[in-house]
Amino acid sequence: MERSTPKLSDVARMAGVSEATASRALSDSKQVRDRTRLRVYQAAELLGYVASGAARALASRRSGTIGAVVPTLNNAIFATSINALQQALAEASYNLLVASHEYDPQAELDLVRRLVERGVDALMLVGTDHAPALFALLDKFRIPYVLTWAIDAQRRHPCIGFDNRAAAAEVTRHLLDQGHRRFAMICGITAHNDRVRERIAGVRDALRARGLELRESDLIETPYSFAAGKAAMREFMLRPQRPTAVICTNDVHAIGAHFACQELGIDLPREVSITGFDDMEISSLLSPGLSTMRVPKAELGRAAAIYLLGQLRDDDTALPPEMRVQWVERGSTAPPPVGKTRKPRA
Amino acid sequence: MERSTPKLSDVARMAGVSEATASRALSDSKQVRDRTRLRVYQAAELLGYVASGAARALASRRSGTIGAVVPTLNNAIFATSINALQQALAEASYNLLVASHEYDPQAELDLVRRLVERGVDALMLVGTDHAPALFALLDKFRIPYVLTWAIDAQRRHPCIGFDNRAAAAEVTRHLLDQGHRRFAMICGITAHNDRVRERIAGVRDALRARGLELRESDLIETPYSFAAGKAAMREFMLRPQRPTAVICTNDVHAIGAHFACQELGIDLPREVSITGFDDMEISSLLSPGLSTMRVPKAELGRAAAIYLLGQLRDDDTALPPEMRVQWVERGSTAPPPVGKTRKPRA
DNA sequence: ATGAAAGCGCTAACAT
DNA sequence: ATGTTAGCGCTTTCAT
Repeated sequence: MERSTPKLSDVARMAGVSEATASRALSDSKQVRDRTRLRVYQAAELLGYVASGAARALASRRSGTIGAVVPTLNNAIFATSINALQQALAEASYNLLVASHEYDPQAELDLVRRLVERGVDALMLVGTDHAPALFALLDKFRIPYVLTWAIDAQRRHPCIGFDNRAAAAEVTRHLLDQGHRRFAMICGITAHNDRVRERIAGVRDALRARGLELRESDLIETPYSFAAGKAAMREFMLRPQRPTAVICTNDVHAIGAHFACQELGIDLPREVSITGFDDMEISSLLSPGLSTMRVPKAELGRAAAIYLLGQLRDDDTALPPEMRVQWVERGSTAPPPVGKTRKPRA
Repeated sequence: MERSTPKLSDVARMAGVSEATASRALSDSKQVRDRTRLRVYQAAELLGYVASGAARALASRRSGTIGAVVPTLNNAIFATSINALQQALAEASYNLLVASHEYDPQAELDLVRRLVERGVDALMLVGTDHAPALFALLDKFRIPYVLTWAIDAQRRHPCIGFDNRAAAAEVTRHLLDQGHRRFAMICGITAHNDRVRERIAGVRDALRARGLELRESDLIETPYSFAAGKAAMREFMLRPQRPTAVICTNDVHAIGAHFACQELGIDLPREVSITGFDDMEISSLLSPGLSTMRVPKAELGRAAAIYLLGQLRDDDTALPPEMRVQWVERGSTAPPPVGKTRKPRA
């Protein structure tokens, strides 16, 4: 029968050293002679010693755990980021505690509270929209954190992301330059989602700069799902006066919209253009391919890991510069049908 | 200035009770008078008290944390399961530690070791293929675990899943019944992936039962990505002797295959039938829709949570019965082109 | 380079 | 129903 699981004192005894030395040896402290360290390693190995994270955390005040709170893991977008984050953390022997709140800010606060309780050493959050109490909590416990997928306009929080507003404006400009004048938009739920709001604002910026505007009726706000994107697109396409370009705040919607066209027999991009945002793997494989703004999803996770790890090691790890997004023009965009819209002026 | 973060003794003092009582009150023990509990709550609230998970874990020998180790979070399939698992755990005030190993068994073992060190109370794994040392470790530490997405043939481990082999056989039978005789298969990497191997075996079972077999050259093994599925399908379709039905072990591949047909101008399902496995949201939206075996992804996560939580409560929660999968016939399957294949006999 | 000893902040017998 | 008292297993001064 297995004796109760070995503890550090067992390892120390077996190696013929004190607990202190055993502890140092196992945590790679420089101040242990190689021969001693080896003896300790062997003893640990032989006993199948596994340290108690709880005891270690209590004594050292570090848990070796980092938390990540995302809106959802239900689509591949955040999942990809989280996957990269976890991989990077694992290399540094850190563990990742994940939580998703399905876009409910109260749930998010609760989750963060629980993560703090669990002793996360640092935290990754998505976006800038968070309860003040959340930041207060992190401050009080001096927990390093980083906001991702966005840039905080007021620069009050460390961020790893990009300018959603500018990026969306750029998308819009590409369409404008192609001659589009009648726009519609399919966007995610804006409540508690700064990314969506910024992307909408960016579209409006670009339109306004050319003397256009987006009426409320030209904007359908709906949860992120392929089906919702498809339904929204149907609605637009069944209107007497169709838009010639439909901007989506997310590839999930755009792909849904793409399917709607297929089903309705609408020629994409001849009759209507569609743009996405984020660039999922599948977007490049549709025919026509989806024109979209590529976001470095995995890179965001990796950069968050590097930054947080840096914060935990010393302090002055600089934030990486604003991330670059990239417009990827594929087949889902083209100039609007002639006769229905004026040619572009410039 | 903020004093150093309050501890239980501060709460106790403020509430005018002993630490023990404060501890009981906060952990909802029945043996505390309501009035006392209230005083403790208020004190805790006032001080902004947040318990130390490490201390609690050390003293109680429970961490309130459950681990999940999945192959990857890069596609929506496991992500959906994990999302459901996390949601269910959160309701029970448990945290989820996730790790992905990208199909590397050594990495998996390392991750599990670290999770054990971190003190996870229970663990969710995917599939039945795991290093013996992994199970030994969980045994030694008496950590409840559950394997998911599969059923262990020897019944040596608790599983929540379904019979991949039988399910794949069923897919194949649907195709056989439609009259198909020339099959090809696109599958995920089989090494360290029992689900894939079982699904292949299921296909072979069904074929053999009708006197057919799958030659090695009719099976392309490739990583799970849309692009890989597409490439594999191209290869099959460019051969002089095309299969009339292509079975994929996963919707990701099948969707890729779908795109290949579109690009090659191959009429789906007239010229060739394609089947998937898992049923992702997007699969129903393609045209034609993808015929696939639906797997209750979120349900798997939820059931795992319920089972593990039950094990921790130590009531003898039974494992749920084998999960049901469901054949969803959509437009990507049809009888093979006439003249190229004999009619089905029965 | 190593050891002795004092906690880290909480829970869980055991009393009362 | 509440208090007293030991730890839980490790890290980390402080000595030597």
